[in-house]
Amino acid sequence: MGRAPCCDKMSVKRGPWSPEEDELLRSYVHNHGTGGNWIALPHKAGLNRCGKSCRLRWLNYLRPDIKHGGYTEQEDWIICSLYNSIGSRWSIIASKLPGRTDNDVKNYWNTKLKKKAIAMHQQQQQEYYHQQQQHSSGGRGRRGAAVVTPRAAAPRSQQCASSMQPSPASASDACSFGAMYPSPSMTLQAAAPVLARYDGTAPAPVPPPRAQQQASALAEFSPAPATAISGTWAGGLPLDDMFLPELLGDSEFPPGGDFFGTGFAPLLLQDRAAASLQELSACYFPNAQAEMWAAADHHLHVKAPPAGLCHSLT
DNA sequence: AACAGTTACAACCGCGGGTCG
DNA sequence: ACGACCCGCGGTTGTAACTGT
Repeated sequence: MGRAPCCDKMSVKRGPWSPEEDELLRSYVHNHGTGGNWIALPHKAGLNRCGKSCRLRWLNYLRPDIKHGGYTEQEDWIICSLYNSIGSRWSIIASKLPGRTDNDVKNYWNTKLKKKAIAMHQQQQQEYYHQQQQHSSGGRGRRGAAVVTPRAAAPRSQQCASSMQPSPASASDACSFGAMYPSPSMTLQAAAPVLARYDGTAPAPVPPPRAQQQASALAEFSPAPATAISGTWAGGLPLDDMFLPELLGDSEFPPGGDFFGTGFAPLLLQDRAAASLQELSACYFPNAQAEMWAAADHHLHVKAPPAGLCHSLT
C-alpha cells in the first residue's frame, strides 16, 4: 500500500503558475516566511496549490537569489567535474554553484551540457585513434605488442561516454567506477576560478541576453572552436580530466585496466600543485572520496589511502 | 503557411530519510 | 519501537518555443 498523497490532486490547481499566483506566494513568504510547513502554506497564502508545488515554485523559481541560464565555462566545468566524481547528486552540485538550483543544474546537464561533453569527448577519441594509427603504421607500439585497434585501445570510460548513462557514479560497473574519480591533473590555473567560486568570492557572472546565449550556445557546438584547443574544455582543461580520469596514474588510483601501456602514461599526476588541489577536492567532497574508495574496495579489492588530508590545507 | 521534430525548461511524481509524538 | 507527517531529492513528464522541411 502506497503512502497517502500530500493533497487532494483533484481539488488543487496544477500546471504552470500564473503571475498572480507567483505574487501571492512571493508576498506571503516575504511577510511570513515558509513557517517550516509547506503543506499548510498554500491555504494560509490563499493559494489553491499543493504545498509541494508551492515549495518547488519558491525554491526553483521565485527565490530572490536565483540565477537563470547564462552558465559560465567555470560553472560548466564544475558541473562536469562533480558529476564525474559524485554522479547525479544535483543538490550537492548545485550547492557549489551560488544562485543555482538542483533542478536548474539537472535540466542544464540533461539538455545541454551532457551533449556538449559527449560531442567533445567523441572528437577527442577520433583524434586519439588517428594518432594511434599513425603510431602503429610508423613505429613500434609500447610493450612491443601494442597493436591498437579502436575497440581494444579504447579505455573503458570511452565506451561509457559513448553510451553515457545518467548516473555514472553508481559503482555497479567498471565503467562508472572509472568515471568516478576526481581530476588530479587539473592545473591550478584551470582551477583558480573554480576555487574562487567555492568560497563565494568570485563575482556573479552577468547573464547575457537570450539572443547572445543562443548565439554562444551555437558557437559552443561548433566542431572546431577557433579559440579552444582541440580536445580540451574551453580554458585548456584536458578532456581526459573529466572523462578519462582513471588514466591518470596507478599510484593515486586503484588499478582499473590494461591501457596504461597505450600511451597515456605521461598523463600521470605530475606535480605537487596538482596533488594539493586533489587534497582540496577531498576536503570539499569527503563523502564522495570515501564512497569511491569503498567502491574500489568492493570491486577491485583496493584499500583507500589514509584519511585526514585536509589539515595541510587549513 | 503548415506541419513535424527538437530543444529548453518548468513542474510533477514517488521514494527515502528525518523528526516528532 | 512505531507510525504519521513532512521535507528534500532525483527521475520523469508536459509543454512552450524554436527550427527545419
